[in-house]
Amino acid sequence: MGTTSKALSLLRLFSSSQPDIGLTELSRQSGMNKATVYRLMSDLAEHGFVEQVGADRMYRIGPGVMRLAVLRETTVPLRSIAKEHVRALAEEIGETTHVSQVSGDELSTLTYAYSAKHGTRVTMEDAERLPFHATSSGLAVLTYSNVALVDAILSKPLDKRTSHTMVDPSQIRDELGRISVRGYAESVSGFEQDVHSVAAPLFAGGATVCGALAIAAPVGRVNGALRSRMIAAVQERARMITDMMGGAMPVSLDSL
Amino acid sequence: MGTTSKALSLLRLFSSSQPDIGLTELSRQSGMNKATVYRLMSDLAEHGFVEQVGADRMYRIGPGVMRLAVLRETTVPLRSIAKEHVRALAEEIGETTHVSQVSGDELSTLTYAYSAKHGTRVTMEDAERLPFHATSSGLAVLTYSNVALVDAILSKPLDKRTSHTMVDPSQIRDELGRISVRGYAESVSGFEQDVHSVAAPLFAGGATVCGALAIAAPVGRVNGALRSRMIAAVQERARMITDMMGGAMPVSLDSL
DNA sequence: CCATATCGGTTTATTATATGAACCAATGGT
DNA sequence: ACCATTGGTTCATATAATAAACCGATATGG
Repeated sequence: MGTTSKALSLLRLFSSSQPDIGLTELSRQSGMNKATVYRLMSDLAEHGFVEQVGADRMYRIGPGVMRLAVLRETTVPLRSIAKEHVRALAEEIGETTHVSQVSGDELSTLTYAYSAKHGTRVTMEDAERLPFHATSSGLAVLTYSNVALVDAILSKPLDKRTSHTMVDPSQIRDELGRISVRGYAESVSGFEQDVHSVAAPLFAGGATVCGALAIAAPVGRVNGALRSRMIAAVQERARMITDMMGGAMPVSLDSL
Repeated sequence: MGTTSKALSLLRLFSSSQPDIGLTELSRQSGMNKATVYRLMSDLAEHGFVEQVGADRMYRIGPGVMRLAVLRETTVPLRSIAKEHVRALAEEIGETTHVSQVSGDELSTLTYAYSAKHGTRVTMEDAERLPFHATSSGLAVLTYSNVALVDAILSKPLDKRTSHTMVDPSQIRDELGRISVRGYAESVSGFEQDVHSVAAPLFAGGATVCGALAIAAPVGRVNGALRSRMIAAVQERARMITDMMGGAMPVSLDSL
């Protein structure tokens, strides 16, 4: 692995549940030598990708990423567009809604919204990485991804998050086929025990899938009527977002 | 320069006015060998920091930065906090308002807002890099920066943007002293010919300066009354933003 | 329509850079 | 007072980065 890749892979260790990481911990979790990590982090810090804070000199994501993010949003305003739709959809359906985004072989939450309608709701974590095989969003994305990505994902061992999680590659491939004809993905307790979610893919220019829009509700609340509304709404909104992004739906979805 | 730094410095070439850059152009502008740039960009692309798009394989900032940006905002929500204040302030004063952010030795625009009050207004560019010596924001930040940064900035040749731009280091140091006692910075035609701006510093935890809040108006519109309002408002709002960020004003500003 | 220039990408021997074990100094807990 | 752990540093060694030349494809222009 190249030096640059090593440096960038260190950034993957940061997450919402672990926003500050010390030098030794970074070394441990990455498996790299402490001196190596030190130098790489120094390089990253120099460019504002990380910063050190407090007396314990912990590292956290730095201000430099914000400039790039603003720049990204001016050319591909997925987050800003998604934000309003996610909010509107959460209100319309009364359940938690979110948009996730593909980046290489990762899928991560970009924005989400809760509804005040019910006391219980599905809760989200900022910038959470979602497993492709265990979430409706992941399956929706995978369905329209190139075979290289599908193979890469399904060839790795798949984490059995719950008793309902599909972990058999061939079974998942079958499911992708079904999603393709339906136009939406569904997951019942595949990611979290009590979460029922439906998702529809989002497309960028060139009809390449760039993420997914999903609604997630507690399983007990999802009756036939709500489920129908969720499915219809998520597909409708996904199409709207895709349109606003200047994206194109693949021909297979035009007829649905 | 380390390999990682080289890779990251390539990202600096991207800007609002140059969002897509080809391989050869990157090589030219960075001064690095084409093969080197190719490999570095491949590394960056692998991690989603850049992506290639279109038939001409141009590079642009990738989706990977968004995950990091969301993560950054959950720990240091400067942009989201600034957004509302910037909007409110633009409306209150009737002039263009923006918040910029320090990252290492760079200052870049994080968010801005226009006012609909007047037909003419100061316009902004997304994620624009601001020169420290020629903008009120830059001077406000520099005033509260550590000497290492001040020396680094002032030792480089200073671009004379307009006929009014201060480019003499000692003169600028004097100005920093005056800003320190006033509590705000001011720039008349220092950056753009017809722009009059005032700015106040923003602070993060540990009373370290993290950016600036500024109002910018066409010079012709800034009479004594407006100028007073701009100065008072920018200082008041800057204090509010600093408070909401959990930041602390340095003691020298407490009395103002 | 052919010659030329430019593009993104690839190869290779050469060279510079990254690496990691051991080592400090400082801090904190027992 | 001790040991464990932290962030950070050193330097001989080994590995990875580099740059010139090259390739095929795609414009450009006379």
